[in-house]
Amino acid sequence: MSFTYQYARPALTVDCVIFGFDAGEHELRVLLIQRALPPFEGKWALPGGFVKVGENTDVAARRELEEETGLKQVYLEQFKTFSEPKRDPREHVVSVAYFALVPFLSHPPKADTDAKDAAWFSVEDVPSLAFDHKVILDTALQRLRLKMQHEPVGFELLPPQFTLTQLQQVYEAVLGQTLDKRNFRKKILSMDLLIDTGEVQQDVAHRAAALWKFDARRYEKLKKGGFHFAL
Amino acid sequence: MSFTYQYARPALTVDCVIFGFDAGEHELRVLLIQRALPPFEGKWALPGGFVKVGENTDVAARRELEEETGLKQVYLEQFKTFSEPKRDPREHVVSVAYFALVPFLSHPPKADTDAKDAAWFSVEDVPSLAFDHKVILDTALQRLRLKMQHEPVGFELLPPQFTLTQLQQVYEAVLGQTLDKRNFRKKILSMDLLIDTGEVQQDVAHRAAALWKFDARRYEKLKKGGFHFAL
DNA sequence: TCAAAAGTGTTACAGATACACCCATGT
DNA sequence: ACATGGGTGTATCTGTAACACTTTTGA
Repeated sequence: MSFTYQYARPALTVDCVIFGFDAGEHELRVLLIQRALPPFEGKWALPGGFVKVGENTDVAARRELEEETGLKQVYLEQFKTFSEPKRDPREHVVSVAYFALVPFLSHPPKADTDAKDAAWFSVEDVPSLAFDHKVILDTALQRLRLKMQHEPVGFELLPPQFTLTQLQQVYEAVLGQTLDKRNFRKKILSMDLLIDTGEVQQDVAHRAAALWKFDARRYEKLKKGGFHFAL
Repeated sequence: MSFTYQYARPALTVDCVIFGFDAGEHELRVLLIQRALPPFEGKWALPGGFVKVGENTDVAARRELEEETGLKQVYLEQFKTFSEPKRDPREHVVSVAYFALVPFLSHPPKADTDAKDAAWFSVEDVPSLAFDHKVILDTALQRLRLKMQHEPVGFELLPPQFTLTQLQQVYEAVLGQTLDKRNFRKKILSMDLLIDTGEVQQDVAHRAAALWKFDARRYEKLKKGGFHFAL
């Protein structure tokens, strides 16, 4: 094998900011693991791992994500590469960071082999993190807020079928502001991106809300026609 | 030195998509170099180079940028990392891509040591490019369009003092649509981000237009107050 | 005086905001 | 019957879009 560059190279990793929405607390949460190995043994950190030669970073990120959550089909987006030489005390490690949106309920965290423990934390109240993971998390949050206002990704934090109130609560939690119920529903429904499944909520002690699902095919069609999702 | 990871690692590079605005042709342009070495010897490509251990990618990108343009103080933003194993025929090379906005006139391209030649191409009419650089360029363009609609970066493609018509032409070239003169001026001026320098265009064969400059301090202040630039 | 681009206001329309009550269901 | 959240309409306001002529200057 011929080499392009014979000098020392930085190591390459991926890190995943895994977001979930706690419908009970109306709170955006992030999945963290407690490190089982040095450096930062015992500290909380974002799940991540090394990129193998011959594997692209999307694949690497999805591998890490599946190890933590057991899920394959989740929303995942690369958002920034962090490359400060001192971010890892051992040597120069460059990390490609991703954020994922997962339906919270279906993912009781369980510790992986590399981790002592895994748990969901409110994004408003995260413990001290290993490496530069606090910076990565803050950047991810910023990107998520922007993203949610310009692309219909709110549903990714909910089960496939959801109520309009749940969807509104997702937006309120992520954007950090309350929204007017009637205006929210008007706007969302006027975009024609949601399908009424005909089914309703079960086991609630009041009038059951209608369940909706996101119409991905329709969104793709609208986008091609120049449609722009907003808030 | 202790190593985090003893296995083979991908190589790491940066690539720069350098945008300029040709005021004569009202055209957005990109600076390309013609490769002096294999692979893809003689092909046009984005300027770029390897990231050294101990150097972050912003520094590496700025180094490449300065080699090509001779300029230090330009707008530069990381936008995506490309990591397909086959993107470089020699081995797995991961590239962190940046886009730069430079005032076109002040940068007559001159070939670097690594390049046979360097030249500005209209983004509407680029030659066949080495590696996956066409994909990188297309992604950069998409990001630039988004960016220009949400942040005041249009000026970065112009000299420090510019006319409102020039600014409008930048937006028209980047967004690929014509804009109404009166509405454009009304909107831009109402944001209170431009300062009238009191000077006017020189050496034009008609009424000289006023020269304006961007008020970066004011923009920072407004942003803190929750202001959102749009279009 | 002509050519070329600079500069300027008003009206119409659409989308955003603000706001309060009745309805359905389970206990 | 009551408690809980589900679901709905209208009036106002604000910002966007459409649109054409006069002014300045140099050649």
